[in-house]
Amino acid sequence: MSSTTTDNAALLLDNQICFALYSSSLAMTKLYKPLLEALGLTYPQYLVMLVLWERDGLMVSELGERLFLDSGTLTPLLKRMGSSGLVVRLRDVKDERCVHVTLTAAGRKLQTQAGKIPECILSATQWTVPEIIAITHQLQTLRQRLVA
Amino acid sequence: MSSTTTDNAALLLDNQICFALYSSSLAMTKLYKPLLEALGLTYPQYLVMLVLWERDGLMVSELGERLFLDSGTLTPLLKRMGSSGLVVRLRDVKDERCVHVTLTAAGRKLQTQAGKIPECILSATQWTVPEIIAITHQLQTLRQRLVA
DNA sequence: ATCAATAATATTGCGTACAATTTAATTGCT
DNA sequence: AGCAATTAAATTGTACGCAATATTATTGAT
Repeated sequence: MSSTTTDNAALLLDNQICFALYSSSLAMTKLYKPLLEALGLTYPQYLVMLVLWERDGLMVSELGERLFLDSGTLTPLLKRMGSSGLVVRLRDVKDERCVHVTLTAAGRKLQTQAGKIPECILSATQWTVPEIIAITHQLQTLRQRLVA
Repeated sequence: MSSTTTDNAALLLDNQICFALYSSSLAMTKLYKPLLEALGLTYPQYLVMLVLWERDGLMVSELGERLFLDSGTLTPLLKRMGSSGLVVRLRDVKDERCVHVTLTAAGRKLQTQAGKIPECILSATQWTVPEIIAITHQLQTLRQRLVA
């Protein structure tokens, strides 16, 4: 007994949590795009700004741990953010291997303009805040298990 | 009243559903990587295979609708899959604008080897099948709302 | 039949992601 | 002090994503 398509429900695209994640993440990035263009940011650059608005002057490796990204991604990204005047990259005086990423006045100022973004996203999801919190926690749990 | 960090919980990285999505999706892709390398596939290429295993001979645009990707992404990706002998790309005889993507024997054969992958992923999530199904549906709902 | 409008891919250019390697600085062992 | 091991970034090379544009084929109105 066989079929021209598949007998294995486990391989159906719409049964894949990976694809649901992947496609909804890309859709989310597209939703942010016009909002972030107004601030001169790409989506991963926005994530860096979120981290730095919480705590400024982190090293590249600390940004990487927070965002789950490595220097291969961050170094060129941070250089572009430097070129656009949002951050400065400074070698640590005590340990020249380390680069601290610090917000400029312009970078700090962007936080105010970014304040409106979260509610735009929230409304697009059509979920309540408790619903968003619940699924966010589920995804954080998933991430934690996957990177372990 | 102000703080050196942020007063706005809405801009905290760990309160962002977008980041939970983004980082867990990247973590998922990394989990697939070694499993797919054994099949000679990248992760987006694997998604194309899932679609073609369900229904072979789709046009590039139909693959795009299914995967939420455009020709700018798919054309070079499908060329690479052609080079590695998994698919052939054929112009439609009735309408030369259309390109049908068809599995080779080698491409069809990979489905068997891929059969073990879903349970590897499932076990990494440490979730039950009903839990996976529930969150997958939530993510599909989210995607549907975001692309609307 | 002609030609403007439309449709399906393909191309270009930019910005990620990430494995693998390299470079430069620091640490720790003796 | 001297030097192997380690560490932090940076670099290299490959493969996406995607906006914008270009190319080629088809359709439709006259």
